[in-house]
Amino acid sequence: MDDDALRELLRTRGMRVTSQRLVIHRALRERGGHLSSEQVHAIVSPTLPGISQQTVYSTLALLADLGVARRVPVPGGTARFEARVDDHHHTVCERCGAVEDLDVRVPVASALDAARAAGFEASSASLAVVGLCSRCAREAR
Amino acid sequence: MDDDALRELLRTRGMRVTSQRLVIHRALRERGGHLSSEQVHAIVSPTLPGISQQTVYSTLALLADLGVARRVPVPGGTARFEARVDDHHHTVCERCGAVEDLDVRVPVASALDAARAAGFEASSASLAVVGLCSRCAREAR
DNA sequence: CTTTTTGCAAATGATTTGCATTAAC
DNA sequence: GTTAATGCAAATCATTTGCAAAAAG
Repeated sequence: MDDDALRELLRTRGMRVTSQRLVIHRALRERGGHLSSEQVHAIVSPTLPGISQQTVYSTLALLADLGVARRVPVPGGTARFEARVDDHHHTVCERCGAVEDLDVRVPVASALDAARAAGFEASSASLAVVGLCSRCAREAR
Repeated sequence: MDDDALRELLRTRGMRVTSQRLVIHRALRERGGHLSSEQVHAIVSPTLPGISQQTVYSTLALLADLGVARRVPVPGGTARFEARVDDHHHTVCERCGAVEDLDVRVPVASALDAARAAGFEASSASLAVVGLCSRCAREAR
């Protein structure tokens, strides 16, 4: 998903191509990881002087809606976004809030089946491994 | 985990046995489900007139710390607590926020191993199935 | 030109913090 | 009596909302 693909996608949906949308998505792609709205704002501000925090909020929500970004599915804390939209899971440090990718295959089919059997229209299933990151585990002693 | 067991646990830790702690834990147990701090406050208020919302917050955090309650590990939204501390997972409606238990066995060992291999001190792993609850799925059309 | 998107400002909602009072021990 | 826990009030933080100005098509 590069700039041109996003332009195209926006046009297809009848939405406008704005520099804010392009730059914010590029920031997610290039910076990688799991960024808060505030971090995204800090990253794009040099490129887009005067961009408002609210525009960052709504643009991140829009990109997630379009399926070209994801709200990181981890418990609690402030919202975080990632450019990765493929199947993967996460570790979450319950002390410092750090989130890391976990590239393992977890068989979630039975969980999806059970949810659907209960009338739930499941769109995704993701695992959050909660605990202490190595840094915090060290400091906790 | 009944009242007496909680009394005992609090004493063991050198913490004080207060009616707020007992009543809030009983509310989680008896009411079941996944309660917000505000809901807990509403439920215990008749029994404990004048209890403050802050006491509810800190007591829920304390009960979670003691391991006799859990902050429900689902993405986003306001914090929710449950008395169930056994192994289970959840569905989360991305429209109305409803959370339901999902009693399926999900093999999370490989994910825990991968996390630990990365130096992460994992304490639990839980799956969140995200999508639309049956009610919201119906209304969405 | 028309309509969407942005930026600004104010509002909201959940949660945290500081401190005096109250209740356990 | 001592010390921890509670209740009250104020503060903080992320996020949402309403609306006029700016920009895309």
